[in-house]
Amino acid sequence: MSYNEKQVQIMETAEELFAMNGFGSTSVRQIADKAGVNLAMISYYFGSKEKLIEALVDYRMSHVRLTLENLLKDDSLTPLQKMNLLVTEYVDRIVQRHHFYKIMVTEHMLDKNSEITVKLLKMKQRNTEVLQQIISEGQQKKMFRKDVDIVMLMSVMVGTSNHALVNREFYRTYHKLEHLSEDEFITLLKQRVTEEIKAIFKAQLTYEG
Amino acid sequence: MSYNEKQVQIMETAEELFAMNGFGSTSVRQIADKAGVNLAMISYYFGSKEKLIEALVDYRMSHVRLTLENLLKDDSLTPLQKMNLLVTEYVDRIVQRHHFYKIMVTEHMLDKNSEITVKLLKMKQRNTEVLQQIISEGQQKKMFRKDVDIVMLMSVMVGTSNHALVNREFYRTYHKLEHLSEDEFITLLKQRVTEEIKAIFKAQLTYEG
Amino acid sequence: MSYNEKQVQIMETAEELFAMNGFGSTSVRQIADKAGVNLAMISYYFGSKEKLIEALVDYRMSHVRLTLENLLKDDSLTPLQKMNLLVTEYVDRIVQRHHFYKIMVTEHMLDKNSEITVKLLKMKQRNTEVLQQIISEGQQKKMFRKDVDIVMLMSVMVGTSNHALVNREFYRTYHKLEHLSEDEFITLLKQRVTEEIKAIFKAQLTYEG
Amino acid sequence: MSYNEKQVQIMETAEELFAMNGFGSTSVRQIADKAGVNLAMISYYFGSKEKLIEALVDYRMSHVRLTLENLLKDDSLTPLQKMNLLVTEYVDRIVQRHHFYKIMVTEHMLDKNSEITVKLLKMKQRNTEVLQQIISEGQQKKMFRKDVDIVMLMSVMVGTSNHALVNREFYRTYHKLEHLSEDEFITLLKQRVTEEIKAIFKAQLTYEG
DNA sequence: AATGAATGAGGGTTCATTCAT
DNA sequence: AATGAATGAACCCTCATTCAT
Repeated sequence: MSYNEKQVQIMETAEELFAMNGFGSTSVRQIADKAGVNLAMISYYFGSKEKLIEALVDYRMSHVRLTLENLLKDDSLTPLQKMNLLVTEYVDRIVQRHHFYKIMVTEHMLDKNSEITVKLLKMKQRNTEVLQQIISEGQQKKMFRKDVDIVMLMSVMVGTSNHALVNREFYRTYHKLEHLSEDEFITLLKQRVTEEIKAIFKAQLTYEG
Repeated sequence: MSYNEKQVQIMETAEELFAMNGFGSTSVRQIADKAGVNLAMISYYFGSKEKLIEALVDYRMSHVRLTLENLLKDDSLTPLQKMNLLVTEYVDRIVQRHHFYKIMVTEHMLDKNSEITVKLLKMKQRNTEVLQQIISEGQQKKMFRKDVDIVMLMSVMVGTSNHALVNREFYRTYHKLEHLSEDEFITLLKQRVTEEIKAIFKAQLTYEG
Repeated sequence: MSYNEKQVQIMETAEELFAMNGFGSTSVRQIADKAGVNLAMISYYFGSKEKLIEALVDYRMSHVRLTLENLLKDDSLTPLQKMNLLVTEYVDRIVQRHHFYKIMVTEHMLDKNSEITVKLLKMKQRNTEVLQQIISEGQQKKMFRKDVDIVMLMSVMVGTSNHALVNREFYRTYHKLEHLSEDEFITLLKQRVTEEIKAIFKAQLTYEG
Repeated sequence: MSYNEKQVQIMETAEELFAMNGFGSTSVRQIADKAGVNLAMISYYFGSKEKLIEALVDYRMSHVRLTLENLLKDDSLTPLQKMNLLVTEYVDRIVQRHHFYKIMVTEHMLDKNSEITVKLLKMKQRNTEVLQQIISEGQQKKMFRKDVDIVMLMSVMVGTSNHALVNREFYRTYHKLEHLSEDEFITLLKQRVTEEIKAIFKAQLTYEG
């Protein structure tokens, strides 16, 4: 549960390499070299390559849980404001942790029934519950429509933002945004993706459209 | 350009395994075994594992081009109808070829500058042009809004449908659709995804919302 | 015994590649490609890679036999003149057929008891007999010394000329002969090697020194 | 630069097999088997088959340098005595290390521009310089002739001794020396080759002939 | 007579992991 | 607690050769 400096270093290096080359195409030697640690240390600390990625998932997920739950309790926000905040936070997070989310998307697609699939499923369930609660609240307050497909909405949010991020160079070229610095561009993209999803959510959830 | 029976067999087996296990975690031996062909035949026909996946991309992409262009020429359709048709066809296609599209998503994420990245880029450009033309037509006819972010719309369509497909088991469980046969369920999911994207497109493109 | 055009083409291509890369590091595919013939044709015509090199040896050796025997019969030449002529012809031959002689030297060194070793031995025996006869003639005419080590003389001739040829670029650089054309240089080198060996032979065979 | 027991074992086994079968016809599996080490160990220690032969060249060459330079400094020896000593040492060395010198001769003939070619060239240059110094000394002392072709002399020495060694069985048979033990025969051959080259050198270098 | 298709065997190399220290 | 040395297994690929046509 608690990782020392070397372990974190290994996990973060692995994260980058897995995101860049894929899990199967990344060797533990590469990771050891890039992290500047002894090859045997990876097996020593994590047991195996598979366990390493599982540890990484734990490591990254453990930081996520709290934010969402705080959101729910805040009584000063309307359900729509909560939804908007949730979108903002989600997009923020995948932009900041894009390496990790790349890996998650990739692993999600594979057929293997690993620990990771299980962890991923749990996270999805937790997230869906939060969404469910916000939406139920909105429906009780007659602000949201009755017929809302939550899972579909999540697909819109997760799918759109992931794709937009992966597709960012195409976006940049198409919209002739090469003059922006990487940071400026990412900030802009993040904004637009967030607004897009908010707009979709508003249209689908509320009566105003 | 033209592949014989054995070659197609190899490519389709590879497609399945790449989709299931990832490119890097699939060995040519696995492919050969599953396809029931001699190991050396894969190198013989395709040269290398890398070339095999490139051939697969060519093979799958070559069938796609025509449908889109025919869509454009049809004068009996309104721009919105064209958009709706395009969505329907896209979702149809990725459901039918979900193995292939899984691979494409995965490869798209990797940093490697392979032939595949190039082919993928070309396809995206072609698709964007078609979308562009339909939307321009709609704008000229005062049916569509002026400020439309095409690339963002594509991210919505591609991202949402990909994610919905990958996430299908969660969707099924959440909505308690286990009583449906696989085919029935997929048909239902396809319908809902298509309607979702159509709704989003309509809201974003037209004035009615 | 008699080879058609394609066969000769294959053998001569093989000769070049064997000389350049070594027998074991040359593949039949390389030969087929470079010779511009079908891969299967090599097995078809020669049976195997091993048989191909044997055929090459036959092919190249069959042209050699006659010249030497004519030399012996010429009564107008003194034994020393015959020796000189023999040296000239030998050096000429290995320069002209340097690819082939490279292969022979290489094969000669290997421990394998192949057909080639046998053929090579026969050629050596034939050559030694000729040398023996000339020298015996010289000894009978009191022109040559009694104590002559024929095999050692052959080692001097064969070893020196082979090495000089292989070492030719070093020779060229050391003696600053880069201004000469390849042909001019080879002619010069041939001359010098020939004179060197003649001088050694004269010193070792005759009483004058 | 410094090799452990296993590494030496591998290099010496490789040396023998390369000399017997040629580099290209020797597999790393053969080497591993014969050396009694794990297959992977060869890559582990040397990186590749190519690097293995390079390491071998370094290993064998590193022992050679000193002897020659000590020769030069000895003031009690005449230039001719130095030349004789040099011949003796050279023949000794190639007899003792005949496997290695076989490999060198073979590699020398190939067209590949490898590290080995470079190392070989450097060694030749060093050796030529030593020879040059001895001969210059002899010329200054009016003991040696002015017109001496050093590189040609080296070709005589190197070529003759190599060939004599490779041709040893023919020599043995021709001179009916089968009654000698292998050691006795080699000692005899070494003696004769050495005397032969000394005689040639004396005749070519001095005025006496 | 000649060849495209095919293959079993083996090539060199890298893999993730273990183990003695 | 940490690591250099080592390895069995598997990697992708190429080999020389065969065979149906």
